[in-house]
Order: sequence, then structure tokens, then C-alpha cells
Amino acid sequence: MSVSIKDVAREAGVSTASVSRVLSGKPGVGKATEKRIREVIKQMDYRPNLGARGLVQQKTGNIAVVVPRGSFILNNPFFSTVLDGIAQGIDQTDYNILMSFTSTQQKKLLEKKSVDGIILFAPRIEELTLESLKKIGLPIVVIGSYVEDSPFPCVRPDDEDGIAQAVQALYQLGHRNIGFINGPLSSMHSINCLNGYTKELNNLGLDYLDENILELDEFDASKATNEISTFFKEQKITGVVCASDYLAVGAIKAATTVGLSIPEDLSIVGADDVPISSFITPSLSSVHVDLLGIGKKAASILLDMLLGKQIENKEVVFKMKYINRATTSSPKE
Amino acid sequence: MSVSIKDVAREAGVSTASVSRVLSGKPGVGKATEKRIREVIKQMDYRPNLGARGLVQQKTGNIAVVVPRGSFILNNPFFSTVLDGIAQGIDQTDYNILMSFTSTQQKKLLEKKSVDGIILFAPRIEELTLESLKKIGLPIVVIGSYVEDSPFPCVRPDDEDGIAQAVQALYQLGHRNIGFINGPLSSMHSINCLNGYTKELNNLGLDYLDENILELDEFDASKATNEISTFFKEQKITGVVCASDYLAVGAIKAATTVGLSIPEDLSIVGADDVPISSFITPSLSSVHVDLLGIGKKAASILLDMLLGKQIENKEVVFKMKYINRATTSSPKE
DNA sequence: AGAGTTTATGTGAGCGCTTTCATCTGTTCG
DNA sequence: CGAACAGATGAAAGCGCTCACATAAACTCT
Repeated sequence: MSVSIKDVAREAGVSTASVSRVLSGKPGVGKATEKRIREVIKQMDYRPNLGARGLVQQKTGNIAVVVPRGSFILNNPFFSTVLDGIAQGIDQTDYNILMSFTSTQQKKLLEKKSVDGIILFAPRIEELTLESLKKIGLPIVVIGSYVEDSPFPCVRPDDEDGIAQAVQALYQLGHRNIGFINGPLSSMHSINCLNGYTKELNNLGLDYLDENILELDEFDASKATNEISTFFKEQKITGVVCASDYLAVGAIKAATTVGLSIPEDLSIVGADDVPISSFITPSLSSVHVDLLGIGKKAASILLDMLLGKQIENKEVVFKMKYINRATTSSPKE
Repeated sequence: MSVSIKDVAREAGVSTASVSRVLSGKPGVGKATEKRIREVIKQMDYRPNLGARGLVQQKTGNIAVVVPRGSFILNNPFFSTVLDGIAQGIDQTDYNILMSFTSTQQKKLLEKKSVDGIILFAPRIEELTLESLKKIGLPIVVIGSYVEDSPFPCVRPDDEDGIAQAVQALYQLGHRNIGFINGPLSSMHSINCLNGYTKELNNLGLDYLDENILELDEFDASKATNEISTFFKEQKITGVVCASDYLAVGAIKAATTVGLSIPEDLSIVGADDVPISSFITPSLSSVHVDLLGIGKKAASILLDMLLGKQIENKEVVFKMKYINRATTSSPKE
């Protein structure tokens, strides 16, 4: 049995109330008493039991970060960078991050009362999910997918504009036949990217060709190298933009496989500008977005909600910016 | 105010004790009563308050995963893959993962009573840390760095043997002048790697040359490309093994920068075989280890400790295995 | 100096739950 | 048919903490 507030109180010759006051920095304790209490606390190595505190204060001190199941997302730097941002965002608070991986664990968390709020990584939110989320009755911030009538604030990159920038960048380099490798349209991100691609094509007066688009089942291109290879063989595109850096890395590999050299034969642009992108060979042209900032923002919104503040912006969109690196160049004559 | 066990009890016309019994699957509740209680629970959408339960049961239901501060580690696939393993390991239990980033947050977690056990990612454990860890008095499993007299079980890859395998692989390809790019020797991992390198050189009857070794300040080679470039320019090595895949990616970039082509002019081997390694261009030869397994094992050990079981193996070492890919070949004549 | 005010401290209830113990009912069996 | 027992249920204590309230002590001001 570890030392409790009672033990400290007894040892210091005061009531538990006074100890509690010192602990939570509340006023109403004499200088001398406070000093003595602090000494006893340190000397006895006393640590407050958060569960008990939570019980009376009606909060847990935890916020859940829930991510879709599967090693893919965990390994995805998009996720880890945003998570890092979240961590930084709550660093100065008393909150802890409770990780939750959907499927089994989501239930655990959400079917019990163990968090005060939730940050949800969601590629997409369906009606059904939305309903059950509402039922939870906790502050929720969504990262990634804005849903029209969602009551939950959302923070996400401006994918649509990002992809548009990528298309435009290729156009300005002289490309006229620009392909697009997308993730599954079941994800909002893919939908936004596709919109960006289509719109910008339109803006530039380029033809939209179905065969220039490859839609993969997953964002993890490692499984799709073959598909991408085939895609490249059949197309006469000179540049391709990808809905994520992961996809772009897969594209590089596939292109190499079919004997295309980059960027001479094919220009490739990624999206999200994950840290390693600038770093692989050849370094990847991509569309940068402040992932760390997204995490921080999500955290700060949730924190505000937890404080009961009214959230003005239901949707915070982070601007993206094209970064030119070594996978892009003007097309060969 | 949300619905509590009392509300359920009242609604079902029983005592809270019975509801509690049903909840925790304890015997002693009649068939009919149980059914009624379950219905009421569902109908009222009742969820037990874990904090309150923890209070009486003297546990929190959380285990902490503490990682060193800094985006690097978070972005490191080594970490995320192991974390995934941990998550899988506790998936079937009632435990939740509380993330903790050292510096600020470690304190939060450890200076309060909010977890039952800890999984600690530690590049190295110093005397001082060891002492304070002991004081915590919680079950702790360390990932990464075994310390001689540590009372805590440790699970880690067999870096020493892994690097040795890499050196040997290069040797068998015909390399006789084999370099080594290491992380900071402040980390046990680096020390083990260095040992493996040195020993294997010795085994093979190769000369150990100080100038063939580059020791970087960080494991994040993105910042060290220059250093690596310089290193390559000055050396006449034909092959180099790196203490991690990240370092290897940096080495590829650096080599390219100084005009070395891979693997013709220089063979490169990584370590840890992180998912993306097989995937970059050229695909990276590396030393594979079951990172997911490491995570699972760490979780299962901690779970055992939490159950009060005696841990037999204070140290679990995962075998590594060299994987030959595209960054290695026989040296040019 | 006495009423009023501030400041320091203690008391005790109660947060939502589990668990021990007592009670009550119905069975079994000699 | 009554003792003995097993199973179902409830009453109540208490986990460690906070907080509203009561009390006591020390000032302030006219």
C-alpha cells in the first residue's frame, strides 16, 4: 500500500484538506504550514492518485488519441508527426495521452469512462460512426476528414489546393500529360485530392483522361508496386502527382522497375512532405504542410473544448506549399 | 452528470452490488436478475467509471509507454513498429496505453499514480535514471538497452550479431575494406553495434581502422549528410554498414551527392529493416529483426509482471537476419 | 474595545465503484 | 419434518481525494 494524502497529513500534523490545498495550489494555507507539508510530501515520496482526484472532479485527466487499426497508420509519418504535435500541444497541461487503436481498443476506451476528450484520426466518417460518436457525449476533434454536418471540429491539410499546386508545378515545368495516383476513394483525403487534380486540370485547360488516374486500394504503396508499374507502362504521361509521399515512394520504385528514370522520363510529386521525403534518393518533390502544427492545433482545440469554450471554427484547414526537389524536371523533348 | 451504477441499480430494482457482480462477471446473481440488469445497462447506456473501479482495486488499468522526447523517435519506424507490437500485445486485455514523452510528461506520469506498469524505450539507462526508476516501484520493461545490474527485464534486438552478419555479408561479396557508420556511443545500441563490427572484423581477419568508422551525434542522419559525404570522400572503403536504416538512407543520399553510385561504387547495409527500407530506391539491404515481436514480447512480459508472475528471463534478445537487396554487390575490380 | 473582516485550518460528505459480511430464501437429505 | 447448506441478494464500509462549510485565530478600523 502506497502513501496516501492521509499519511502525509498525519505526518505533517495537518488535515488532508490542507495537503490537498497545497497540492493543487489553492490559497488558504499558511507559509510555514505549506513549507512543512511540501517537505513531508517530498520526504515520503508521496504522489497523488489521479484516479481518486478524477473521481471527485468528474474528469480523468486523459485524452484519447484514436487511430485506425493496422501497422500502416502507425508507421505512417503523417500520423507520427501529427501525434508529436498533439503531444507538444498538451505538454504544458495536466492531460495524458491515451492511445487507442480502433477495433478492439476503441471500444475499451469509449465504452468505459476513461477519457475526457478524443482526438480522432479518421480517413472518413460514415453516418453510422457519426451517430455513435455523438452518443459518446465527449468533446471530439477530428483529424483528416471534414464531414458536412459533423458537430465535431476538424483540422486537416488543404489537400485539394495542395494537389492543385502540384499539378500546376508540373504544368509550369512543361508537362501536359499529367497522371494522378490516388488512394481509395473511401477516404475523404483521396476525394479531396481527386478534386484538386480535376479542378486544376480544368483550370489549365488540360484534358481529363480516366486512364491517367490510378486509384489504389490502400495508401500503402508497398503492396501496389506492381499495379503502379503496369500503370506506368500503359500511360504516356510525363509527370505524375501522388496523393501521399508513401504513394510517391512506391511510384519511384515502380518507375525504376519498368526502366523509367526519374526525373528524366517521369516527374513525380508526393503530398504531405513527410520528413524522410527530402531525404530519400532522389529527394522527393512534394507538397509541404505543417503536420506538427496540425497536431498542435487539434490539441489546442480539444483543450479549449475541455475548458468549455465555444469553438468558432468548426474546420481548420492548413495551407500546403509545393516544394521542388529532385524528382521533377521539365519533360524530355 | 452521467449514469452511475446506482442509477442502474435503482432502475433494475436491485442493489449496486448485484450490478457490480454482473459487470465483473462474478457469480452469485440469478439468471433472471442478470438478464434484467444487462438490459438496463444497455438501455441506459451505462459505462463503468474506470477511475472509481481503479480506486478500490488499487490499480489504474493503464500502462505507460514512455519514449524519449523529440520528433525523431516518433518518426522512427523502429519505434512505431514496436509500439504497434505493444498495442497488439495488450489488445485482449483491459489495459490501455498511456503515451508519455520524456521531459515534461514523464514526470506527469511518474510523479502521479496513473499507471500500473511501464514500458520504457531507452537508448541507454544511466545510474541516476536507474535509481529513480527503482524508486517508482512499478513493474517496468525496458526496450532497447540492457543494463548489467538492472532489475528490469529488457527486450532488444541482437544488434551485435546483426551488425556482424552485415559485415560478414559484405565480406562474402568480396569486400575487404568495410566501413561503419554509427550513432552516438551514448546509446547502448551503438555500443553493441560497434562491438559487433569490431568482433566480426577480427573474426574475418580484417584490420580495424579508426578512419573507417564514422560516429554521428544522432541517429537521424538527415542532419548528417554532410558529415557522411566527407567521410565517403576520405575513405577508400567499398562497403559500409550502418547502425540503423535511417543512417543508411542518409548514407545513400550522401554517397549520391559525392558521385558514388550504389552499389557499384559502394555497398550499403542498414540495420533494423524498417518497412520502408525494402521500398526505397534502391531497396536497402538490411538486417531484419521482428520489431513487432519485440513489442509484443515486451507487452507480454509486463502483463506477466502485472499478474505477479516471476520473470525468468531478465533479457530477451531477438535474433537478426541479413536481407540482401539492391544496395549491395561485389566491389568493382 | 468591540464589531467586522480576513486568513488559516479542520470536519465531513461524497465522487462511483468493489467487496466483505450478514441476511434471506429455497433445497436437500437423513 | 427440521437441520444444514448453497445460492441470491442487500447493506455498508471504504478506496484517496476534493470541496463546501464550520470554526478558530488574527487583524482592521472606527
